[in-house]
Amino acid sequence: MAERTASASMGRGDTLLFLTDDHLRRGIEAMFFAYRGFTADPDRILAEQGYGRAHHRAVHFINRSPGTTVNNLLSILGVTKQSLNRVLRTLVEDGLVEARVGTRDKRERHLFLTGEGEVLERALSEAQRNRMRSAFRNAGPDAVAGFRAVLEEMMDPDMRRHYLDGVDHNQ
Amino acid sequence: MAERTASASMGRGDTLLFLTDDHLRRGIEAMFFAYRGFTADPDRILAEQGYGRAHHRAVHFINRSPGTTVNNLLSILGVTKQSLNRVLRTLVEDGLVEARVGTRDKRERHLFLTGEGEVLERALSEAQRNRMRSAFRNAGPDAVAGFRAVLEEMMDPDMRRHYLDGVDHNQ
DNA sequence: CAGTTTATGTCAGCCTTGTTGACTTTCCAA
DNA sequence: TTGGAAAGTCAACAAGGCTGACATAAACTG
Repeated sequence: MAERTASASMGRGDTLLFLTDDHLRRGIEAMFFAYRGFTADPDRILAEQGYGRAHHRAVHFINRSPGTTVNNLLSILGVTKQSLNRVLRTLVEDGLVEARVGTRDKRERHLFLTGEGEVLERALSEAQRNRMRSAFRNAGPDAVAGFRAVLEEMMDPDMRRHYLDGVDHNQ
Repeated sequence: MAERTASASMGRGDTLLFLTDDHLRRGIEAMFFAYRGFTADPDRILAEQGYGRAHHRAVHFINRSPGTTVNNLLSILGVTKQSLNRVLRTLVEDGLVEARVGTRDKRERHLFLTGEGEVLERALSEAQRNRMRSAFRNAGPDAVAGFRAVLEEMMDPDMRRHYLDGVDHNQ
């Protein structure tokens, strides 16, 4: 109520109008509904093959950083090694992921997608990119910049570091 | 590579630079990492009380639309009635939610938060709003508009309808 | 009024994916 | 050479999805 009055009066609090509880609730629901859409297409592909979201996440980050170690993947995904191990075991058994013993440190396993793994990764990421591309195109470049700015601010500092690690510094 | 060349050359394809696969992958990871942050604070509160995210979702939408029916909640949450029922049953047993038999249609149950339910809702939504507020404030109003535009475009049409239903038309 | 549809609840069983705890093997590094 | 880190494994458990079958009451329909 107070916020709406401020809105009508166009007082100096006006610049903070986007911080009212109502706007925040809208943002919360936007996250909830959008995340459902975000995962819907990959979920369908995964279900066909008897996999779940946990497999998708592993495959995604192994593809992004080929040769990453189990420990690194653990810190990115934020699950226990037992949880991740169960997923990795099925992926290795099914021939989608290869776990090579480290040369420098033989305790470490370096993870790579096999050809078959890359096929699944492409199917999953293409489905997800198609939706993201359509959303980006319809919203426009300025909206996309805002989208990324807000999401980045919403991350926990540790996760934000992992996110920024993924930046392509090669340009 | 081709995109980066285009970027440097500032050619006419420049306006679509935000649609490259690399930008889309960044958007995908932003969603993943941000959603983790988005749920982290409520998850801690819920764990303390022996509840999970499913309870949070039910409590949130009952609070948003007091008197909503089970069927309506089902279509918003997109789960089976068995899943939702398990959650609602515990919430009713614990005295956080009241299910009143409908007056017009006695088959329906209209759901309301009790005083105790409102206490939990406020704790959860305050934690989530605090993070959202901080993210919004740091990113600024234009970024917030873009954030919402992209998320809205990412929703499935059905979910988008539910999202828009939540708009406050009372201003 | 009889029959059908709708809204809800419930039981049983299954799966994925998260958890904790305990234990072993390997092997690097001080 | 010994301590500790990295990785893997086994067991047990819980939340929260799912399907299928069935029950009940109420509303609707012909």
